[in-house]
Amino acid sequence: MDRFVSNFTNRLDAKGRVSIPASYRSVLARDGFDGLYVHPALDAPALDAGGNALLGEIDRLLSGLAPYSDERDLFATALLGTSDVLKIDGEGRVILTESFKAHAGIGDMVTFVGLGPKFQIWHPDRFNAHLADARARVGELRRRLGNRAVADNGGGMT
Amino acid sequence: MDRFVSNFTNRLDAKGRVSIPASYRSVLARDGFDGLYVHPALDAPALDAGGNALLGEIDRLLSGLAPYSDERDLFATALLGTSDVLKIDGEGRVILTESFKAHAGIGDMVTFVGLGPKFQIWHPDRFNAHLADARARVGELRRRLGNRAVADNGGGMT
DNA sequence: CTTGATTCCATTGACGCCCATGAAATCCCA
DNA sequence: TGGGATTTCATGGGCGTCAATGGAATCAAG
Repeated sequence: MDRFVSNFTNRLDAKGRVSIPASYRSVLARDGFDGLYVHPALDAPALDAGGNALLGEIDRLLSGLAPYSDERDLFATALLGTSDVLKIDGEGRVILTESFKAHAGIGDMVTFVGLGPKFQIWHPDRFNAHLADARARVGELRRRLGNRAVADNGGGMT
Repeated sequence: MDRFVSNFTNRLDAKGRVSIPASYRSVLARDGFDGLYVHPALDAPALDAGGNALLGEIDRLLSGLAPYSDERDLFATALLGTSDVLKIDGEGRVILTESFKAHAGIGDMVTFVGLGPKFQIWHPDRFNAHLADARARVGELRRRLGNRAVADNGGGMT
């Protein structure tokens, strides 16, 4: 598997360390990035994290915007300027900075959520709310699209 | 045969393991995916499962959405974030996660239902209810469409 | 010397992997 | 064609390994 999937909830210890899920670590290892690239999510109280694949997406996004344009500087600021590369210790753990924890409202538990080329880090409760919302909106979109574009049958059998 | 058909009801053992029906396993083997890709069904108390064929549908859907767009993160959250790749042991069994079991209301028996490129996993009773409902609706649809668009499966299973 | 951080080691519980059993389907040969 | 032999499957259990977590030890400074 070469992308982040599934979700995991882990505990921060007294020193603020938290284990990156093993399956994510193996994706990162394949990706080849040393450390963990993290930035605040653009429109959610969460963090986006990943490796080279994520950096590649950011590059593609920025290169599609006109140099010196306002949009480009804004995105660059949000995606690059507030990011950080976290060290991963021998046991596969990272320490989130205070500003990251503040942005995501993180206490002593976090939920990792795989989104393909990147994953997000949430406060568990906030993620549950976000997930319920995402499901509702996806369901609504499916209905509006007449059950076709979105994977899967409308309950019909065979 | 290169698709999932028929239905089977198997028991979970004390460790929560359940055998994937042998005929499904051979489909998965041909598909080439290592493990079993699973996510909660979007509009039913059931699980969608499969291999590359299923994953491909999701990829096609997501690749049509711009990286860092709102919809993409939403769909990725609902589809990838709640999915999991279950390991298949030497005997062809998987262990369902707690959240999967909760979503489908699964206890110690499950029903596998082949739907072509994917299959579903149900609580046996819920599946029977779903089946009765599906039959009724198919019958109604046939009547309304004058027996044409809904090409005649007599509702027969197996 | 004290405080904070980083590396190393220990624990525990879950999971992966291996082998065993019984029942049912298939095969095979008289 | 019938019935025994063989294979396939679903299921059960034991055990080693690994992951998540916690704490100790080492290091870096102020």
